[in-house]
Amino acid sequence: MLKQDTTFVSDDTQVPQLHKVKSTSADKTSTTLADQILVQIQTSIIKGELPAGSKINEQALAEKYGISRGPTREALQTLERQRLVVRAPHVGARVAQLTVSELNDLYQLRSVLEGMACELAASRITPEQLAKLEDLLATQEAALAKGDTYFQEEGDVDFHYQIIQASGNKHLQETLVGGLYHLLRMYRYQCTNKNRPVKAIAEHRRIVEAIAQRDGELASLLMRRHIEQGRKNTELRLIELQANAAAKETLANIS
Amino acid sequence: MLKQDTTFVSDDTQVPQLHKVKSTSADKTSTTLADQILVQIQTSIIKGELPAGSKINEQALAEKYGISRGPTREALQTLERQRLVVRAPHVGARVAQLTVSELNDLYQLRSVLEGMACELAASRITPEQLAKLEDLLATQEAALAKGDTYFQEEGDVDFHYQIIQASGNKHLQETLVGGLYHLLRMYRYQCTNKNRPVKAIAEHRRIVEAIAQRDGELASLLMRRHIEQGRKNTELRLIELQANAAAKETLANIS
DNA sequence: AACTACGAAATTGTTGACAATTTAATATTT
DNA sequence: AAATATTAAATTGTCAACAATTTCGTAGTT
Repeated sequence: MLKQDTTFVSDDTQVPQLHKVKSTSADKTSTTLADQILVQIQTSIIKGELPAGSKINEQALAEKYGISRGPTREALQTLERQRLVVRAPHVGARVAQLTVSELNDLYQLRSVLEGMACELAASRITPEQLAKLEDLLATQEAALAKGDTYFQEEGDVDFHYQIIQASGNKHLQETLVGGLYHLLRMYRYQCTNKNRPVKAIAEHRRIVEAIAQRDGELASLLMRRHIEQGRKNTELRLIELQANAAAKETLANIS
Repeated sequence: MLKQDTTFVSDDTQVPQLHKVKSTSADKTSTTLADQILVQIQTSIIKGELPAGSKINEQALAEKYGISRGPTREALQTLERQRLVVRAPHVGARVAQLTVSELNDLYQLRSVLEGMACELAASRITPEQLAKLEDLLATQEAALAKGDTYFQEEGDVDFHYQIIQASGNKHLQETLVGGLYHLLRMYRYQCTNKNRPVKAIAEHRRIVEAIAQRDGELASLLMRRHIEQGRKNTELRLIELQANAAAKETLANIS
């Protein structure tokens, strides 16, 4: 007798999704409750509706979404893996705290990982993947020319996501997309500044060119530089944000 | 009113533990059931008592440890984060499959990350940390000279662990120790070969020297090379292992 | 007034039962 | 006999109640 399926279909089917892929029509009641509310809590956290550092109450969350604590708990554990939540036994869960030092740690790590992704992508990317990447870039450039700034954020995420996918390294993908990217999105959402896209997209173009020419070393360098730019921007805005919060607090202490 | 503890005690208290730190005496009944059985299942998987690729039954596992399915489920989710287990909704959990391609992906990622750790450690390591590292190395060298091969494996893990910790980057630590290292240990446990330590420890020494001289670039290079050596060894043993398994299977098919 | 000790309330951890889904075994058709 | 449909068993997902632990408020002490 043969074992049924020792080797898996080694396709890209198992790559972790960053945001829900739109299914064709009737949104089939998703596989599991925990997964369903997961994305909802995710966006709540990223948008700051659940403020950074705040306590999360399992009961309250469960009631909010009309389910029991079981699936809620599982969602929280997944959020912990995504670094959006910190949990301690018998104490509970808190939304991740945004600190400057953590931001720097995170971007430093991201820089190295996406540099690696570029290097791999330059040698492994398929013509189809490259075409898709250039399409995305063209779309963004066009949108920018029209002054259409709304979808830039999502487009940027997709850009990095496609390169990571083109790297073909499963563990790298999982680490970045499944682990780091959600927290990154949180930082970027809450520390966004509007005038970056112009330069960012120009940098994207150069990175794609380097990948297309199979120059992994250059692509990696450009990517790391690109991310460093993003870090600086986000850091500035975060410091600003925290200064505001501190001011508000002292004000509250006076009254 | 001031918020009670917005900033956490930013110490190394929250660094994920690789193996249980021996508490002073009476092993206080650990914080939570899920955590307790987690380490047991971990070692079962790493040692191959739960074979790679095999299905895991929640009920059976729960009964084996005399607890209910709730905590068992949580432990499985944690194991998924540690890459030791793969889960699919409504289908269940399987022990991670050891494939050559995954091994290479994993080591490639590890190489980059520990290279980064070395570079950071070279510039940030404290005198105490360095002393501890050199102590460990001396102990290992002494043990090797005596022909005492038993603790080499654990010592190697500790060596890498201490450097990672010296890097001071929280997210890097979490990614390596919390995410990748367990699967790595599984590969190494099941694909171990006994005659590596001699060279490995010599390589360790050179890495420590580079770090002590604050030469991050060299330390990183040496570390990446060191890990590449480890990869080659493990790959060879894995191929051997899988050839054996395949032979055994065809044999079973004949009868 | 600050600090500690105690007790009540709230919150998390755990359990066993039930529902939904998948997997297997059996029967049916080509 | 191989392939497909159908039904039964096994397994996972979800729930609500209970137990264990922490947190918060109160009282008592220095």
